Amino acid sequence: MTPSASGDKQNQPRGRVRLSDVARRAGVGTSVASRVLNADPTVSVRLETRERILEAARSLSYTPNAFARGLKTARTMTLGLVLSNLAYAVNAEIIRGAVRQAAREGYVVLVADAEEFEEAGDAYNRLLLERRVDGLLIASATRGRAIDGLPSQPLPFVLVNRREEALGVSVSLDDAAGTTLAVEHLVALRHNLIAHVGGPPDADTARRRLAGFKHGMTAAGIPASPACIVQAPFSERGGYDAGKRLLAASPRPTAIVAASLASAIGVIAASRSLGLRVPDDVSVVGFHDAPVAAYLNPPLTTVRMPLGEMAEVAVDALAQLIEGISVSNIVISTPPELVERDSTAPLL
Amino acid sequence: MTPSASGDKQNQPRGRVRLSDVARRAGVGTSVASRVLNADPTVSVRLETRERILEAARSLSYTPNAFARGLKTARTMTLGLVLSNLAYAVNAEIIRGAVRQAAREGYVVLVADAEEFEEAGDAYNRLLLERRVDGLLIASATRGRAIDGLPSQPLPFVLVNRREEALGVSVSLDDAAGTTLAVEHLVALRHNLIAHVGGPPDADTARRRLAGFKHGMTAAGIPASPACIVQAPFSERGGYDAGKRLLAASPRPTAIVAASLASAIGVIAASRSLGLRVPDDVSVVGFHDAPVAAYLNPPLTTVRMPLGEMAEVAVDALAQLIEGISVSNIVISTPPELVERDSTAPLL
DNA sequence: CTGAAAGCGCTTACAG
DNA sequence: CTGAAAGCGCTTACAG
Repeated sequence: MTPSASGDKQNQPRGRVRLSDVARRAGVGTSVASRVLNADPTVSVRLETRERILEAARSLSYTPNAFARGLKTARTMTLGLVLSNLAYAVNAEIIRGAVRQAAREGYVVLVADAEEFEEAGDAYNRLLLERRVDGLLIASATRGRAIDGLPSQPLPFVLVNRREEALGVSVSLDDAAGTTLAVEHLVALRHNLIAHVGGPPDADTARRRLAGFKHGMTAAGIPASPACIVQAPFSERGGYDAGKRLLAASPRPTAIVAASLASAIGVIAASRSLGLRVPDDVSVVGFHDAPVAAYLNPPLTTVRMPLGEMAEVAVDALAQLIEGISVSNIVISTPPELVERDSTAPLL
Repeated sequence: MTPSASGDKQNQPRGRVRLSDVARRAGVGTSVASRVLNADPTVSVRLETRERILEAARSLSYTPNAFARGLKTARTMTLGLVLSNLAYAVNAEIIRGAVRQAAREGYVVLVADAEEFEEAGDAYNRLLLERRVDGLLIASATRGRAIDGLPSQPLPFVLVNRREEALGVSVSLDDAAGTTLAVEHLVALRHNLIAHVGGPPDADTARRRLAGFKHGMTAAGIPASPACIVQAPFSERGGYDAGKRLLAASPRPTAIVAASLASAIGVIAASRSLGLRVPDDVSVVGFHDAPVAAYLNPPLTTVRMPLGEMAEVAVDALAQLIEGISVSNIVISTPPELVERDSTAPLL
């Protein structure tokens, strides 16, 4: 029977077994128990004793109290990951990459939605700033109070998919290369009236994608007039509105490079609402890939970026920072990849 | 200058200011400091003293150490939310509902992907079972080791969007009413060859949606032959494969009720690949709604379920459990809503 | 090889 | 009205 009659109804509030319980059961002191349970290499106990301790822990279902341990070690072995919008399929790749690499380094990751992070204010400050995480990975494209206040907090953090040297260490993608690749694809298809549905101007990723677009156009000798560039939120709705605007112009663009997956979906919807067929009347290229892209009508041609790799590298950088090692900004150089599907076709 | 020369380079490892620092700076003992900082109603200090303490905390940017506090109070004021697939847009509504209600009750929520939860095994056990959260909200449709092991853990939890009385307290939707509504919509449109792309048989939500489908069919006097029901994963791919199978049959169904949003997208893609037009040749109804549904080609008719409300109710239930109050299973009775878009049309 | 003891930073009766 | 002190459950030098 466990101490203090732990009851057994429905969902029992909390566990009671402490290190001292397993030590007692195994007939040793708490120090040895702690050491063998943590596989401390400096401890040397008889195999038999070790077995007894392990067995005691097992039979009592002992799990150490993270608070007590964290209080003592001042390390939580958990990393916080703040994302812009948990619902966007594209973020799944970042989450997976981060979790994978974190696990390799012994960390666990906590995911938070940036909006909650900002809105819930107090609650999230409590969570993330009270040393419950050893560091933060910020993958939010938009800024806000809580995030801007980070540099003044004594908490290591790295910006993921952002490049804001002033704010802190950042790990980013070569976004420009991505949109340039999209333009090149379209140019190879003989398009010469190419428009861009960019992201919000305050997102640095959007600025780089725009720059890459312009660069691609210039390189192809096509003028990128301001009229063929519109900035919009990274959402279906944003792409829809921008697409309508662009497609109503004359001359009408024959191809559009969208700055996100969601806005590409919006652009296709806009084309349809205008009675235009994709790719017959307009070719559309999206940015980033996710399973849904292949099942759209038409299946979407996109630029696939090394999102997972970026997340892994960011975890490494953060781990370094936590160890007190200083790290510098990183741009992932793995080249973007064009995933050709049916939303792009040669200009007739 | 802060004690122990806290340095000031790049991202400073960790904060140093403790309660005793603010107490000293304010010229009081730590007990009063703790009490006024926590707005303890039983403390009575001069307004002036209170101000001094608050000011000291502010100027030192004091944030309490969550571990020390958690160790003392045995409460973390955080709830874990385990989801099947963070990338599915539909989950965003659950996350938002949970975060909103949790904030009202003073909790913060930690989101974890069920796959990570299962795979990362050790890491997540560490995270979630070491009393770092006061309770768990499990919104994963599929089971696994970690989740099946939960009932034996001394950690309160509630199942969200599931109904498995044997496992623990669950809060679920009236899924059957949802698919029945979809069938009724189709029947009103004069369809009489209606098929169902169900979810995986091991998901209880899928079983209920299937039951609701059959119920709707029976009520309309239409036989629901086994041939018009296929079970598939809740994914685009799952819907695609199932849709192809169903649409190749003869007689060919004139309408399909999909058990998820992703599988509805797959069904539309399958129709297209077979040269069938939606809704002219086949009507398609999805289950659950998300922004992307409105921008699909064609915009998808779906059944919108009270996901947010379910999450809120689940948070309440969990909070009760944590307080030691026993709670029973809940089925959200708010009726599902049919969101008519263009993927369904009357049978000619 | 093993145990007693200090201390991580809080909160909270308890005593002035 | 305010402070000294115990104790939450660990880990880790340190001493045997």
